[in-house]
Amino acid sequence: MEEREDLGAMVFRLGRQLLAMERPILDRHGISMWAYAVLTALRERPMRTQAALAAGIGADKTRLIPVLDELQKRELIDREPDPDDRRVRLLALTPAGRRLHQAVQAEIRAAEADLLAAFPPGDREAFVRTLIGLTPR
Amino acid sequence: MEEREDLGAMVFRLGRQLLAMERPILDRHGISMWAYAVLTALRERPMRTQAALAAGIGADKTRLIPVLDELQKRELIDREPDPDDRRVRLLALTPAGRRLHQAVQAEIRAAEADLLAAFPPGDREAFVRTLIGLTPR
DNA sequence: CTTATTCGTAAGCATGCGCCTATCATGTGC
DNA sequence: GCACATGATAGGCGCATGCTTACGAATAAG
Repeated sequence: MEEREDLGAMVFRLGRQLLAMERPILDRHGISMWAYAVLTALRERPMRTQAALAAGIGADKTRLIPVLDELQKRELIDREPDPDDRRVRLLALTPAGRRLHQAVQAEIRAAEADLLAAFPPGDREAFVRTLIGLTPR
Repeated sequence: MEEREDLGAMVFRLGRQLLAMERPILDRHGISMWAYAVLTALRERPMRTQAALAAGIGADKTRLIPVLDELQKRELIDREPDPDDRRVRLLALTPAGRRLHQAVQAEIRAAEADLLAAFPPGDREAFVRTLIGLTPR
């Protein structure tokens, strides 16, 4: 077999690289990583409870609140009490939130494509396919 | 194109999974992640300065010191002043350090192989190959 | 010889995060 | 109605980390 590092070491380093790559994009749009994660989760589908959202993006439930406050203040999300169960806050993207997420994600995807451009298409596809398989939701 | 998450999201989740996978192994050997990173770096080659080592594993120079203290106390590394430049401490694995690293790494590699076992060999190889290419040292 | 630089070490500070508890409002089951 | 569970929120605690400063020892440069 090849002489290589542990997967963990490489994955962590790649994570740091991707973070460094994404941060300027997020900064340019004045949005934090957590906020972007929230927009991403809500784009796939609106969520009934904040706890479910927190679990879905692997964040602490209490730490999410200021993020939601900020997103709501900027009118990127709607957060309204559920008429059927007024304990819960229904969360959904506003049109502006959807637009912002779309713009940020497009830039991130372009940067990702740049990163992967050096590899043969077959390897790229196998890489992404395996990554998807390794990270079930 | 497939509907997929951003690479960053998947890579970070995978990193967390790998961390959770490795922690019991490291705990069983009474060693921290940073200490394991140090042993790994020193196994590849001894290092002349602690600053170089810190940079090599992406750690803060000052934060490395207690880790080295601990490793030295357990006689897993040698840390002796360089006779040619007595400012620097020459770092190298002891035989016990080498043995410990080998044992831990073997367990980690086995766990990694388990993780990847579900994927076709071609995908596995392309995944690792691309990962190596994406994380140059 | 004097000054500047490098290396290792120690200490402090701010940040971000996970975790745990408490509180309040609301719903559900008995 | 009453006890219990659930959701959102706030606050505090502890830990790991990154970043900065300071200092002593040793070396390099002028």
